[in-house]
Amino acid sequence: MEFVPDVLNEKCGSRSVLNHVTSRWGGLVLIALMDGTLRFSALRRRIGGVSERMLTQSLRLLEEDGMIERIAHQVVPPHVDYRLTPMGAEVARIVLDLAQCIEANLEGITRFRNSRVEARSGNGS
Amino acid sequence: MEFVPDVLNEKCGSRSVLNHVTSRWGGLVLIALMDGTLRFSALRRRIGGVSERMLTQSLRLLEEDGMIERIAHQVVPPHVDYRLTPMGAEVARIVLDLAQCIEANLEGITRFRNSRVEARSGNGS
DNA sequence: GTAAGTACCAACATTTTTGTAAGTATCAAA
DNA sequence: TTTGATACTTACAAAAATGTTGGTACTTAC
Repeated sequence: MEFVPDVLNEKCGSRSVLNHVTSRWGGLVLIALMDGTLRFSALRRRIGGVSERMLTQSLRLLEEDGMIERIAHQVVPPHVDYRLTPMGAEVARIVLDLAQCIEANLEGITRFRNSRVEARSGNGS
Repeated sequence: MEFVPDVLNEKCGSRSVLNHVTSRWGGLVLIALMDGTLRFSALRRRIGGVSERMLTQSLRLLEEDGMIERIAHQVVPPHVDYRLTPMGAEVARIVLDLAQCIEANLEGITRFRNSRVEARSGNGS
């Protein structure tokens, strides 16, 4: 009677949400917002390499999933704030864990990669 | 003097590794391998929707990063096993946490999404 | 008056990702 | 003997992601 979500199942709705939070920019947006509320431009400067378009799109998707909240002040020039919802904060924490785990292992990973390419060119047998 | 990795920095090498483990299939491969060693076909059946091509590609990338190990038995018909490395297991655990966090919130997310689209069509003011 | 900042959107172009179909060599079951 | 399983690879095609450019309407600083 109970429906148990399962990402390994193709039809499971969790797939799309997971794709949003693990998309190229989605996860970085969540991490960047962990420090607190940020407005659009500040967010963009914070995340190296995002284009306006991609940032907007990522923010919309995360907003639709209830991960972040958009607060538009009705002033001119425009002023819009973004912040994590409680659920967004929960998810962001895990994404940050993931990023930090990778950062901690980065040196080892880089060495490992290099040792493999050297092994390839080193012996032609 | 110390180099501190930072995903928010465009040039940081952690970006590519993060992209591999959070790619459409990369994360699911890691999760699927948490139960233990699996061979190619079993892995494919386990992960709903992967094509052979994408599974191969994801496995290669994760192997290059040292997340999984490929063990090819020299027999015919071919027999190849895949399993997590210690680092891969560490990363997989966090990816699973992320998936489970989303699965746990899925019902709420779905309701939230629906309430938004209803709100859009409900009032034309 | 000119330039820059604000938070976007839309059209279009490009790049990347992902999928599909076919082929490889061998063995075992029907 | 045809079929299916094994673990892939390659070429090609389609789809999705991402980038680029230009525009909006207004304000402030120079």
